[in-house]
Amino acid sequence: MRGIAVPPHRQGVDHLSVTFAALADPTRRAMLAQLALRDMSVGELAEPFDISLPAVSKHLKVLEHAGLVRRSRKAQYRPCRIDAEAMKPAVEWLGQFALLWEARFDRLEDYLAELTAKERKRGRRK
Amino acid sequence: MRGIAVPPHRQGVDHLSVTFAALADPTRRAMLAQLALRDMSVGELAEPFDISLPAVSKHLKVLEHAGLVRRSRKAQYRPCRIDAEAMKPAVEWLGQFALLWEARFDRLEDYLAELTAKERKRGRRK
DNA sequence: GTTGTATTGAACCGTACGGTTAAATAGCAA
DNA sequence: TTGCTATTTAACCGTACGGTTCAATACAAC
Repeated sequence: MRGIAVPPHRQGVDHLSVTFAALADPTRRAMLAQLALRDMSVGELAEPFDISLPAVSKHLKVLEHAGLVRRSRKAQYRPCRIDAEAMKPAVEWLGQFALLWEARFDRLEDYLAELTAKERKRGRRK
Repeated sequence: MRGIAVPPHRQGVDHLSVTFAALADPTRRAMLAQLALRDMSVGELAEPFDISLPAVSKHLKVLEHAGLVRRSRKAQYRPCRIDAEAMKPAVEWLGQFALLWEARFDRLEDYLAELTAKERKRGRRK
């Protein structure tokens, strides 16, 4: 089986990218919002959107591939269940980023403190 | 001026989608991580990556378009500064989502409580 | 001026994306 | 069996994406 075609510069596409990419579509985010409320079949899920069913099916495949949605089978239906755990890495990346960002201001404070200290020294010396 | 070509089904592409899309690339995330530490020129920023400068420039344009990066000019240099505020809507969406998700379990609890109550009633009746 | 450095623009390539329609599959119901 | 419903697959279309190379621009320095 040939797996999905992966362009050379995209080899080993990380989970984080897949997740963010899955979230980067308003339809898919709306679907996730629906599924956060309750499990739904594909048709049910598709109802609020005026796109074709195959389009919905594709979106679901993207979400599924990102691990954000799992599906079982019940008769003809393929009920979709959300897996919010899969959101975690994305949340954590943003969290880590916030940390870096805050650290920067800490350094800025240090720098300013240093400047003030020097200023004080110079003042004394003067 | 013809603005960027927007396909009909993508009209009015929301800020949230643009932000998540900008985050959906490992190179861009790495760039943001660098810029979280300190402002950097394009060349400086490009150094760790073995892609061409125009590629870096394009990534920067994506980040800039998402409001995640601002640039000024200093001589030939176009120093990049991060704007972490622009990350907020994404973080907030994830937060709102988590709320929905938790609410679901609250409802499940309610449902189970209701079931147990009924069960108790039936038990009494029997 | 000319030269050198930093950055962007233009044109191109191959794959991905989001959508469509039409046909195929899977399972229930008569 | 035949038919109905739910969903996916296949084939296609146009634009976006991430990359390239080569040329252009912007500014500094000589």
